[in-house]
Amino acid sequence: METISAIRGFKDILPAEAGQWLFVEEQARRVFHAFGFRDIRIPILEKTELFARGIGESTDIVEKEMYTFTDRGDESLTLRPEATASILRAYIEHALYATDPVARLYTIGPMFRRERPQKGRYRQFYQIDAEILGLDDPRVDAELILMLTHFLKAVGLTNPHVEINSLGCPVCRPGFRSAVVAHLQGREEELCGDCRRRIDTNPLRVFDCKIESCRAAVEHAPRLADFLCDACRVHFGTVQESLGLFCVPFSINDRMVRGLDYYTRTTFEVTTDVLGAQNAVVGGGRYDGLVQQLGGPDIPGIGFAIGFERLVSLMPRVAEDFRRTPALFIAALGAEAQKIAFELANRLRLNNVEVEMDYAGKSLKSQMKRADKLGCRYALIIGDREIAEKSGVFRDLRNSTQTPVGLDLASITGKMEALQRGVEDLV
RNA sequence: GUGGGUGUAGCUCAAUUGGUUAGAGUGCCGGGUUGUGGCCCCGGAGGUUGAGGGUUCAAUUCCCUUCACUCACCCCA
Repeated sequence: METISAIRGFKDILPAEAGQWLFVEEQARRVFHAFGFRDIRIPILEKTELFARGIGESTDIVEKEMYTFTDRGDESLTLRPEATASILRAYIEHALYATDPVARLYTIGPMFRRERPQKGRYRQFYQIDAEILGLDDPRVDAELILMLTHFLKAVGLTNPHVEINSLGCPVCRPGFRSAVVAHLQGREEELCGDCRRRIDTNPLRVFDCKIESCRAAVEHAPRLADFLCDACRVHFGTVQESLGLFCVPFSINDRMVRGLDYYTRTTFEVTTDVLGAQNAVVGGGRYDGLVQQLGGPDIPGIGFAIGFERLVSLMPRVAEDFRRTPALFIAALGAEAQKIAFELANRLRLNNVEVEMDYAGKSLKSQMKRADKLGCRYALIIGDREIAEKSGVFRDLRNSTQTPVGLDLASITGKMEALQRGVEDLV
C-alpha cells in the first residue's frame, strides 16, 4: 500500500514537541485569565466576505494569500488567516455587547495562509490571539501590552522589546494619507511596481517596503506624528505614560504602519534581541472602527496576535526540557507477576500516577532498559520471589538504590512520596 | 507566483572516472549477567537508492519528466 503523507505546508506537532506547546498555552491561559480574559472558540472556516471586509480588500492577505475555495453550495469560504475578524463576527452575531459593555476574549489555534511554505512558515500556523472590546481608554492599550510582555517573560523570552506607534483616527489620518500620497506622486519613478499601485490602494504600506529606492523615497515623507489630532495625541501620550508606570521598555517607531487596513491609533509589535528588529513575534493594535465596519455597533477594540511557532523558536528552554517522563515503571517477571503488575499499574493511574509497564513478557534487563529510556524515576520489580514474600523490589533509578515495598497502592505511593521528599525509608 | 539546492535504513549521512552482495553512526530488537537500566562489547532486523522513462553490457551515479522536501525572493495577520 502506498503511504499517505500530510499535504504540502502542513505539519505534525509530535509528542516530543507538544510538551513545549502545552507549556506555552498554559502560561498564556494563566496570565490572560488574571487579566480578565476569557476563552472563546471560533470556527476555522468563515465566509470569504468576512475577511475581505474585516482585513481590507487591498491587503496582500486578501489579494493573494488566503486559503479560499468554493464549497458545494457555490459559496466562497476561507480558512481563517487571522482570528480578529472571526472573534468580532461572533461578538456581533451573539450581541455580546448587550450582556456586558466590555469583553476580553482570547483564543489559541491554527490559522491558514496559501503561500509557498518555507522555514518556519507553514500553511497551517498557530496564533495566540487576544482582543479587548468596548474600551477606548488608552490605559487599556498599555494594559494589554503589559499583559503581553508579562506573558512573554513567563515563557522565558529574555528581552521582549515593544515598538509602538499611533496611526491616528478617521479625523486625522486622511490628512496624513493625502500628504503621503502627494509626496509619493512626485516620486513615482523611484518606486517599485507594488508601491506605485499602493499609492492608490494603500499608500501607507509604502513605508513597509524593503526596496532601497522606495525607502529613500519615503525618507523625507511627512511624519504621522505631525498630523495627529489633539485627541489622538493625548491618547498616545497616556499609552506611553501608562507603560512607563510598569517599566515596560518600549520605543516609538513612527514608520510602523502594519499590514492591515483596520488599525487606528495605537499599533505595536514585539521583537526580541534574538532575531534582530526585523522579525516581530507579536503584532497588534487598536481598531476602533472595525466592529461597525462589520455591521455591529460603534464599539472600539484592540488586540494582538502572537506567532506561536516563532515564539517557541525563541524560547531559551527547548522541547527536550518539557519531556514528560513516567514516574514509575513496573517490571514484571512471569505470568503471575504480570497479572499483579497490570492491576497495580492501572490502579495507580486511576490515582493520577504516571505508570508504564511491559506487556510482552520481556526479560528484566530489557524492561529496565526501557524504564531508563523513558526517563522513569522509579521501578517496581515483581517476580516469583516477590510474590512469595508479598513484597516488591522498589528501585530508585537515579540513585541506583532499592528497598522492599508492599505490593499495594498505599505502600507504593507512600514510598514514592517519601523518596521524593528525600526521606530514607526505615523498612 | 519566481529562482536555487536536495531526495540512499526510523533519523543523520557515505558509496572512487558509471562496475557486480548499497555501507557507517545513531535508534530499534536480542545477547554478554538463571532476576536489574545508564558505560562497554557482540549479534540481528531494517532499503523497490522518491516515482516513471531514457542512454548503457552495467545506473545510487549520466539525461528527461514528475512528485516531494528545503532555502531564498514576494509577503508577513
